[in-house]
Amino acid sequence: MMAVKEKGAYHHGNLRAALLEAAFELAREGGPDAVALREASRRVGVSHNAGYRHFPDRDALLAEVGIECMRRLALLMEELIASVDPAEGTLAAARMRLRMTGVAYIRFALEEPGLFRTAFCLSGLHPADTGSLGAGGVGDSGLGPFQLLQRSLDELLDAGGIAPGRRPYADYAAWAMVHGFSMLMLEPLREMPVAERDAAMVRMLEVFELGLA
Amino acid sequence: MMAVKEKGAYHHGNLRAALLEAAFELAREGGPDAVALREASRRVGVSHNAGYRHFPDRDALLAEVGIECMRRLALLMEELIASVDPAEGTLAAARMRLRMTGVAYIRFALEEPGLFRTAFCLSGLHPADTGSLGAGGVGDSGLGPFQLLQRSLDELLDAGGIAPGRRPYADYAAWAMVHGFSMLMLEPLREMPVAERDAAMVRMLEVFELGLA
DNA sequence: TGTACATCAGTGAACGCGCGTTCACTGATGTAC
DNA sequence: TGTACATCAGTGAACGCGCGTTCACTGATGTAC
Repeated sequence: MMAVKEKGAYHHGNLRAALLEAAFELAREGGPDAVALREASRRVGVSHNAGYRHFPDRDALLAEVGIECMRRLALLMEELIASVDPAEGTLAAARMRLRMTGVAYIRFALEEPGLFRTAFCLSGLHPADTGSLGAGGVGDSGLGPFQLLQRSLDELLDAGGIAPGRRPYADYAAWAMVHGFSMLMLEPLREMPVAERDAAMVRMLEVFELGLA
Repeated sequence: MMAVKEKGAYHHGNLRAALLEAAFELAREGGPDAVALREASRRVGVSHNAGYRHFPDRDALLAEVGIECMRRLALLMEELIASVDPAEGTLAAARMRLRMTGVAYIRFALEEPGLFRTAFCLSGLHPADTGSLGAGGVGDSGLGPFQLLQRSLDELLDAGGIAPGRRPYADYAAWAMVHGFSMLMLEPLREMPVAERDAAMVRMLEVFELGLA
């Protein structure tokens, strides 16, 4: 059994994980641009270039952080979806689950704007990919955020909540909607009162449901 | 009548406008982060700090560029809206105008990603503000992008295309939708084939119309 | 019409910021014998 | 069980990048007389 290294030891022992965590915290505080090898090293208490033993360059670090952000988003979505009572198989429940899928997305964006922006800064990370690419940014179910949305829509379809022919592209439409809403509330509409914002969100999700039905 | 200064003259003559144009070009090429006083000065052929005679700091320059970007967006929206034939007062025409409003937004984002991102990087610029704040980022009609959207929705309401009680917050819902769609196509879904992207856009706009009706 | 002078609009050097990245290095660790 | 040595995981100095911003300056312009 390895003894945990004391602070000040020459070998950190777990530098890779420590840097990752520090970088994650930087992303949380300031988004992708704030993820810097130098600052992360500083926080971990190690020289500014030690990270190069564990990551080829800054982009590699950022990419891993981005995947972790995706994972967090997926986890929150799973959590809110599961809050509906998985035993319930009604149309109303399917509607509610879809709605929770969107609510989770928006809540994540508003509560963790830095992580949210970091999740979407990777050019190589397509949340729409089912498979290897997004393999890391995945919740306990093994699905990423976009797959979770698709599942919610499929279940709504099965429950009869979607008119025939309206399922195609509904995933992109839904994603665009919640994504845009999140972005707008983060940036140009940051000042909107919470009550009004919530009302707008609910109306928006309702319009979408009605448009599918 | 002032003679136009020759290149090489000590006094530029129109430095403010020249810097603004260069900065606008920088925004077009690389978004808000690319707007730099030094690079703009370089392009204009003037020393790197000459701009301080015309702008208090970099943010002031960026703000003006941002407003210009907003204006361009408004102009494109006006253009596509007007493409429907303003004489036509039918429900179908009102629907088409609303659709064009969204299409213009998305087209602007996809064709001018740098300008698009620059338009939305200002914290002080609320496109939702009717009045002084957005006064600069306005098209020929005197309306900004968000006001144009609201007008399209109001006209659709008058034409009977919106069920009673569904007009509130429809503006934010529509804005979120096209905004999110634009962002997604720019970043994580950049690789989506154009045909599929267009199909997704049309489906999305249809779902929205149906949800309002 | 000419001249003195204030003002305006540029210049060049400099400072400071934080970053990414490379280099030769050295202390610590673990493994072969 | 002990020792030689390869390897690993850190260090510190350094380079180069581009930026924003300030300073004392100077060339050009226009205005009052």
